[in-house]
Amino acid sequence: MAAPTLKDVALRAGVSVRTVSNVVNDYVYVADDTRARVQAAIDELGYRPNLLARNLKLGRTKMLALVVPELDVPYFAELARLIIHEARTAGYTVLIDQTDGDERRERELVTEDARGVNFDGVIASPLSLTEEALEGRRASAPVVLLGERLFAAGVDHVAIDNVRAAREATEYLFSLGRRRIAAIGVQHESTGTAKLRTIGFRGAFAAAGAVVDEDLLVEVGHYHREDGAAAMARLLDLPEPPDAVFCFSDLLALGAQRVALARGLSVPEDLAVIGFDDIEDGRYATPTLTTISPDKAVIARSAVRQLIARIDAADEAAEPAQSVQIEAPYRLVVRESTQGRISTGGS
Amino acid sequence: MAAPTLKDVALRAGVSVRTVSNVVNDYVYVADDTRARVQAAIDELGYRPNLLARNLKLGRTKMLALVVPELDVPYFAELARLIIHEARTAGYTVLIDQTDGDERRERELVTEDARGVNFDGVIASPLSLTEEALEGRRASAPVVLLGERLFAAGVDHVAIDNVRAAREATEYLFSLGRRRIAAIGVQHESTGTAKLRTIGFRGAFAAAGAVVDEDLLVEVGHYHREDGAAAMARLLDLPEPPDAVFCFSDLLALGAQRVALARGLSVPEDLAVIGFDDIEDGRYATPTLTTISPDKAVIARSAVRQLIARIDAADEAAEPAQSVQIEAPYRLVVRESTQGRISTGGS
DNA sequence: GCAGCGCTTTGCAACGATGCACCCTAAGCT
DNA sequence: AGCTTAGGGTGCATCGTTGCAAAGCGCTGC
Repeated sequence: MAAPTLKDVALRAGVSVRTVSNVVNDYVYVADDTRARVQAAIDELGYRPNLLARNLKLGRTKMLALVVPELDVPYFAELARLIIHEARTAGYTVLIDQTDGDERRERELVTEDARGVNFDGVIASPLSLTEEALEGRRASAPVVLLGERLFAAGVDHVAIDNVRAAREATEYLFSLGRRRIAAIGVQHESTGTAKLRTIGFRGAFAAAGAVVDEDLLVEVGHYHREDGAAAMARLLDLPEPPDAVFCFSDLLALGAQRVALARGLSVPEDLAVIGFDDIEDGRYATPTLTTISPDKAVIARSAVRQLIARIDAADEAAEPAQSVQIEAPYRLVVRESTQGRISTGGS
Repeated sequence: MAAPTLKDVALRAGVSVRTVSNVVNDYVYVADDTRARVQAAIDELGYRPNLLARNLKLGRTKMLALVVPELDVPYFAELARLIIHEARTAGYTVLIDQTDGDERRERELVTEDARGVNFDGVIASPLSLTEEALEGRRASAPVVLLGERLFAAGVDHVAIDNVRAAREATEYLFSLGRRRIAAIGVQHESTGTAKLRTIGFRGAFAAAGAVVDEDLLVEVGHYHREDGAAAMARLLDLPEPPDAVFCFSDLLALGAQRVALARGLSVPEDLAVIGFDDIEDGRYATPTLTTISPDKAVIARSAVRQLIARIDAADEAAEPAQSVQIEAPYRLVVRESTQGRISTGGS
């Protein structure tokens, strides 16, 4: 009933525990017939090494933690999938933890839990993590953060250039001849993504010699569809509603677009909509969603590789080394929500 | 540098290792001043119990594995989120594993890996797991499967009544006056969900005294948007295209709907569309998507509770007990894709 | 005949925590 | 005084695995 151990296999094969271990670990100096005998015993008993014990002994788990706010936000789900893949090819398993944006949980996971559960490293996409929290971090497993921050705090980051991307998105709307351009997704409390994108948004106005109408900057609590919908409703109730809107996430954009369409507006004729993230939903929405598309594959790959590099470096006990800021590419993907329908053709 | 252990704390507090352990585990008979002294040492050193060691000793990990095909399929992401929550309130951590629908990985995870990584239990939503694989399962951690199966194999299941739900969806389309009703999502190889929904679909035809036009049953490889899009394209190329389509997942429906709209059809006037799963996307799509809405919260809760019940029962070494089939509720949610727009009002 | 080498196998300690049994002290009882 | 009892603390073995060091064996070379 209980799972068989090395001892059980050893007994059955008539060898020592250590020899079974050697077989399991492909140690070179094992006689062929011994190996065969042991292997047979392993197969018969259905032996599988107990990773708990192995990890305890080895001091590493080959497990990475991925800390995200919400799994059912498609951007995180898509990213999670890529990260899991990337980690798997490197021989690591990924444990996902949801924080629901709770600062305490984020902090715990990044600063402490790693030692408890014994992850070899942590990849986190924090919503509200503060600088102090990171600095108070006890030396534990290496951490890579996803998403640019205004501060650096000596932690590795992987992100796109949010300021530039937001600016490009806004400039693109200007280039379409739009003038009353709104932004949905501002967060005054934020030190992260929201702030950077707001800076980029304002930068485009400055470059165009235009003045930002503060009424057109809508703050949201979250980046979900419903927040985008509520924000859009407010914008459309203004005396002078916008003719274009830059949403700081695709979910916001989808919610906003839904409300605009439900009110009988045409997108993009009456209102151009641009999102951020390039989630799959946007490619199948009607109209399809123009968006800033961060290269998620590169983000996932960079994050995993950088983390593993840190893990390996820790073994060699080299000097702490500088923190690394990795910039991932992105591109503007133009679709129907700004450009109108091109063809009515097939699939 | 290295994480502090019980020994380090004991040394610092001037007590035995055992006493520190007692403090950590809230053992009653510890003098207040001793407890305070130990606690101080714990705080100063930043000690956290090593779960690996603890679990090795205790023989359980308080970890559940959740095995899903793809995390970026919203249905699974939404379900995962609920399951994680449910498990957390019960004191369990969930490790998610993606199989990409690979039968081998599914089998490994459900039948073997559990012992390796030492999960206390496994919740799996298998795509291609076969009956034999389950029967060959070595006694290991308890398993709860999500999704009804044609076979039972003595494993606990949680699912809605797929046959009845599919039948209701189809009958609803009949009730709208539609007659050329297509189905997207058939899978001839399948022994699972696809087959059950096909049965329900056919059942509605039988009840209506109608004959199924086999050309209107479209088989798909996966349940993604792109498969729905491709299937729809084929249907629309038929000499007599359908006037309604029942898609076996919301993603299929969204893909199908997209193609219909792109070809200039009106939904629902020219084509009524109904999906399955009630993912959030459908509530914000244009038109919003009518769908069968399984009660995901109940599914998550039932699965976690049933699994934990098994885990606890295993301790008491009672008799194996019968396998349990839990039926979760569902309902038909009517939205614009079958009913047309009701209001063009605000949010 | 023996040192020395390469291959094969092994026993013991250790990773960090908890279960168990035991010891010690002081108080409460007969 | 001698006993029990409750409270408070400890040492040792153990979970399943691997690192380390060494032992046994047969062979070669001198």
